[in-house]
Amino acid sequence: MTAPRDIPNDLIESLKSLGLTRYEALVYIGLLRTTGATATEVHETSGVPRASVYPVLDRLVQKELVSVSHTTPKRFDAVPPGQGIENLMRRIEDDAESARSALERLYREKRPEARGNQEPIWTIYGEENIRARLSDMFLGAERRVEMLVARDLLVEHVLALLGPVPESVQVDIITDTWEGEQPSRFRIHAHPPGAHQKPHTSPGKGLRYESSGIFLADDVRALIWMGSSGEQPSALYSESTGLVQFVRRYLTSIMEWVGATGQ
Amino acid sequence: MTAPRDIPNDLIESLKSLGLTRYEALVYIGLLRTTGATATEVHETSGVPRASVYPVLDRLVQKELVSVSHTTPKRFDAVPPGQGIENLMRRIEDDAESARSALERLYREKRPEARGNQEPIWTIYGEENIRARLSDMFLGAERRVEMLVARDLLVEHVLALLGPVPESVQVDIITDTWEGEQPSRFRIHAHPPGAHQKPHTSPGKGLRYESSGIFLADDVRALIWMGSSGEQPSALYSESTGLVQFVRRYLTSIMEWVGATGQ
DNA sequence: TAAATGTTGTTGCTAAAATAACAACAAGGT
DNA sequence: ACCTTGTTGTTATTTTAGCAACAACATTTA
Repeated sequence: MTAPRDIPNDLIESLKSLGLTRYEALVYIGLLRTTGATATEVHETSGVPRASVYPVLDRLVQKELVSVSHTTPKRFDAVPPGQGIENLMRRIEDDAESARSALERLYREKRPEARGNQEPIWTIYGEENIRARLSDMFLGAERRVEMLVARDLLVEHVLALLGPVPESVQVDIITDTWEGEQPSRFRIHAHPPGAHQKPHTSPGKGLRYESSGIFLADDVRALIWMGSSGEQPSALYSESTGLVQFVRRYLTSIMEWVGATGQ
Repeated sequence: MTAPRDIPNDLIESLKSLGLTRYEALVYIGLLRTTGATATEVHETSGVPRASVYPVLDRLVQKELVSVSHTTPKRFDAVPPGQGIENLMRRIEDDAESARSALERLYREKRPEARGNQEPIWTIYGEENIRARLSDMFLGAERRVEMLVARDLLVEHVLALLGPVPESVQVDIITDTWEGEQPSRFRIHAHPPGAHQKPHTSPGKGLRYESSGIFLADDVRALIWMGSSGEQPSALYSESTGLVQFVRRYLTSIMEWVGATGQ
């Protein structure tokens, strides 16, 4: 490679993920620093071989990132970055939309496929995905939702998901501290911090105190949120009787401990 | 390739432009039609070689498109399409944003670089880019804006850009027909259809009657909008005295023809 | 219980496709 | 005669795809 000399590599990677090749990225960047450059000048400022510059410029014009003059020799000019990125994103969003609708179609054809006995335990990665599953759990609950959850996690992510839960569902929340009024909607039990954290782990280590939680819906679906220090969070989700019963017992003993009027 | 048998190719291309490889797309699609498939089942439904399925699944998990069970053998499940696409788009938008800000920084460093004499003639592709340039023209005008423009182009694209033009700038518009009230803001001259279209071209051919226009600001900047039949529109823009004077003369004679109280 | 068989997950190597890099040259302009 | 632009064809390099072989288990069969 001739000239990513002063160009940060992750900028090029970002542009690649917007659908450009390395050459296209280099040429566009080079073009942004000049005005009305000839192909040869583009070659010089971008470090891309002169012969390669022509097809690359053609593609960039096609992608609405550069404009061409009608002079001879041709002169090239970059569309301003804001506009250019927007042009790229428009294409990508179109693709995303058409992919999404095609995939939804396929997805609906999936037979519900009752996977009888032995329910597996799923690992879910990424905050978004965990929240989506948690929201499903809450919405699907018919009688009762129970949770043991660190306060920051509760206020940052969980409370917002509890809005749509119907009145008929009893919601018990155990958390470490609670300041302010008791929301009439749920039953919140404060709980001395540290007591319920990491039954198996020593407190001082890498696992963060915050961002973990245990959720149970109707005694049939359980989710364990594990916010592994700074990294992408992950969660276990299961409808298997094994894990559900474990969680059931765990919650029950905590409930007794904090003196909640349990089930 | 073993099995893009019933999978539309442009779906795969769309997914590729969202950052997936062909294999990743095939596996994700295959996974959408099953529930809790083992790696071997994934291999069967996707047509991807069994040995390749493992690294591909790893990457998909990393990209938050699939979740894994903790059973042995591992079972895989697709994140629903809507959620999945959203997860992909989030990454891309992050890249877009960081690229945009990095590029803006570079862009600002560009020396204005007075390219003295001989102004070139630019070709601009894409509706968005043309509109942006046109808007610049209007906003930069200090005394007068004149245009000869097909009615559909006028109402679809141009009128909206004229809003911010200050009162002190005189705006003359020549178009083919005009129904309804005369906007007090501009001077609109109706003009028998066909008479001003394509001076060099016979009317019956491929060039569409609609979607062309000529714009002149302050006698120094000219833009010619060419809406080539159904395709991506393009435009010429210039500040060169040559093109500007051509446009000036052209507009003047049309003005006289329609009996406008010209300059 | 031991042998045969099967499946899962891994590793390493080869093939094909997409990108990148270069050499050479025709056409024009000076 | 010389230089620059724009084009073409050919050869690396990198990324992606495809395959074969195998260790680790688990299941069946004798």
